[in-house]
Amino acid sequence: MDFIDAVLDGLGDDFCGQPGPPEVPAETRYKSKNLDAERRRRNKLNAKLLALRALVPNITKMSKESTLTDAISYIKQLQQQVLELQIELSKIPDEDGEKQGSASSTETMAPLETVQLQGKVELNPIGKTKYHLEMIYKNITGAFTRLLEALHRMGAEVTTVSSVAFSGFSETVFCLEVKDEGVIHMTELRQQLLAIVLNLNCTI
Amino acid sequence: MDFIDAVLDGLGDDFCGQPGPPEVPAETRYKSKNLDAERRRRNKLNAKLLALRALVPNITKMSKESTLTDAISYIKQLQQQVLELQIELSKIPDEDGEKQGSASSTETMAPLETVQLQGKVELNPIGKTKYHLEMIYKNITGAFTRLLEALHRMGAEVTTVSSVAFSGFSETVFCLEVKDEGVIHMTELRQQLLAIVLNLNCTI
DNA sequence: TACTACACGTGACGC
DNA sequence: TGCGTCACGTGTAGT
Repeated sequence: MDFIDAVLDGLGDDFCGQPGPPEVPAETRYKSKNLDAERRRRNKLNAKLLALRALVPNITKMSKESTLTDAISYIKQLQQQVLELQIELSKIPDEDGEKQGSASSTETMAPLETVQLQGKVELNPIGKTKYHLEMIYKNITGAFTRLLEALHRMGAEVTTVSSVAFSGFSETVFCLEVKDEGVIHMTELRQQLLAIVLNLNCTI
Repeated sequence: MDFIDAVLDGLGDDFCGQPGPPEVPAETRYKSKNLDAERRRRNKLNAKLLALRALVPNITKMSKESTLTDAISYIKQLQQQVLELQIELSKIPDEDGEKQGSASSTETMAPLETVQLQGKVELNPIGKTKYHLEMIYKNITGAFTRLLEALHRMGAEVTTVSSVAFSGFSETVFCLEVKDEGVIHMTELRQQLLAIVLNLNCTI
């Protein structure tokens, strides 16, 4: 229990009215020089963990373990998504030459900016595995298809759909059904749909 | 400093021989009950951290901090990549459709035992440039998407759509609008739709 | 020798 | 009450 001893020592210093820094009498008492180093290490680690959690859209619990768990599943999901997108993209005979490493990854970085527009995505649960999805988006060819693909990709089955187009826009209402606990992916799904809806106008 | 107080209290208990509530018989030295729990927690956490590192392709250092750092940057990269791919994919009006097997990836497509099945395609004009299209088809993932692609390919604009799924089938009603004299293409459109509806289980 | 990164046991807090 | 989670200070290997 030297731990308690250390505390007692520290308290003893304080208690004796000697506020001076460490007030090292005799042999510097540096029980551990490591102390603040370890503190910094912990802080950095926790900060990183926090940053990680900030990146993951669907966090279930505010806990270190769940943070890691969610991050893991999120990465898996992203990886698969990238793969599917690349496959989808490779199916299409590439039009204008373009570069085309197709080697994947390595940042091809599209210009993309000035995304600014009206669009709406509302996703509400209406049952254990059922969801009500309403969207309003600019009416562009292929938009609806991409939305359907996103839904399918996320494992959401479309039971009914009702859509109406008016003056360049479309309002679509889906009734979705998911297999198992779909709640976790729902925020992610919503994000993807929103990305599609919002990016509709700045592309093409 | 309730912390120190607590320590002092604890020490006081030990020192004064005042066992208090726990009342540990003589010795036994209550070695902290949650020792095992803490161990398990650490193990789980480390396991998760390890799993995370396994997912990230380029790990710089074998350290917890770098693991988190790399994971963070990796997630960012994946997110951006997904966004770019989606944009890239949305740029292409996807004009394929005809034959051309083209490599086209390994299509997860299940074998799908040859099921001869019922399908229905009714296409009737309800105006100069408007059509009413009703279809019944086996409910297979991607079917709806292919139908939409066919419609778009043939220059038919979907104004409204209503669909309902029931016991493995879907009934979908479209209201279509075509630019100019679409009558010519309508029979062809109907043929394509029928092909899709009938071939849902044996093509691709 | 000093610095870094880690695992450990422990008290405290929340359910 | 116990159980899970956390932060803390410390010991200790690897460089």
